[in-house]
Amino acid sequence: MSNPLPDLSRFELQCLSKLWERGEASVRDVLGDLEDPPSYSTVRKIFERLEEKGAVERVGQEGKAVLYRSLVAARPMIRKEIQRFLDTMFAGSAEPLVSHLAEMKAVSAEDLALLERVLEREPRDDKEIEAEGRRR
Amino acid sequence: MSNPLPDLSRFELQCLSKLWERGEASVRDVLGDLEDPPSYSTVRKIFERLEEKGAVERVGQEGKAVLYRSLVAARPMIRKEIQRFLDTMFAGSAEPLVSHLAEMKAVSAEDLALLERVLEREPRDDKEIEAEGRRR
DNA sequence: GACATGGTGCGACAAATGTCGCATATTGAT
DNA sequence: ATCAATATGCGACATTTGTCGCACCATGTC
Repeated sequence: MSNPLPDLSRFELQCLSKLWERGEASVRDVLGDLEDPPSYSTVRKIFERLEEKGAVERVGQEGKAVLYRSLVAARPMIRKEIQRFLDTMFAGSAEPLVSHLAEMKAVSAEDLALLERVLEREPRDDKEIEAEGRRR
Repeated sequence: MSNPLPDLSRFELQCLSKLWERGEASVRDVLGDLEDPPSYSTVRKIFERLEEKGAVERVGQEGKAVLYRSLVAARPMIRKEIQRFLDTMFAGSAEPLVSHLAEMKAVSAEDLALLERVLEREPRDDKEIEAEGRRR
């Protein structure tokens, strides 16, 4: 592959995720997407660093503003971060996270349904999941 | 209430979570629980800071080593961190996280069952989740 | 009581982070 | 062409983090 997934700070990660959503965007666009927006200069600097780290590249202009595009695939990056979170908070296991998520009511019935569907479709080669005694 | 939940770094969070697991522990105990252990001094310093931030307190000695105990409840802290993660990566929603978790195979059938139990088997009304254009 | 062992208390850093301000350059409009 | 509005390019910080090393002290051992 290409780059071993850059190490980004929380803020850099947040800005990058906005880029993933928009496909490509200017500093101002992202600034606008931020819930608690800092100064323009601050976001500017973040993109500067994101560029240094090879996480984004410039793709043309929109008026006088530069448009950026992410160079890191969302999927792998997100997973890496999830794993890091899991390692930091739960010694690596996801179960505690799922429990909290459920108790936090952050997961809706729909999410659960999605989860089930994905789990069913996936060619789960796991060997201990024979106990299919699950719903449906 | 008491303290508005201290702001901790990833490493501090990791050490604190080890404390939650053990109830109380010495610096060496936690050092031993770390997957990729830094120097003793480093963990020492973390506890020093954790103490400054009011996140832990000393509770007696074990031989010559001080025993620490967490002063922040795991539950609230964990949720706060989950929320922060959600805000950083998914603009606050949990659904994307759940999907990734599922696809990462990080969630087992057991976890799912647990989730269902917690959610009290909400009647799943699947409708817009068909075009899952995914293989298998 | 004298020691060896291992912990604590500090001080020191380098790098990473989050934040700006400002001089200059660029654009679009008149 | 001239101007006003705005981006960009940098430099500058104050903190926070992750990491140690080391002098000094406390404990358990003999």
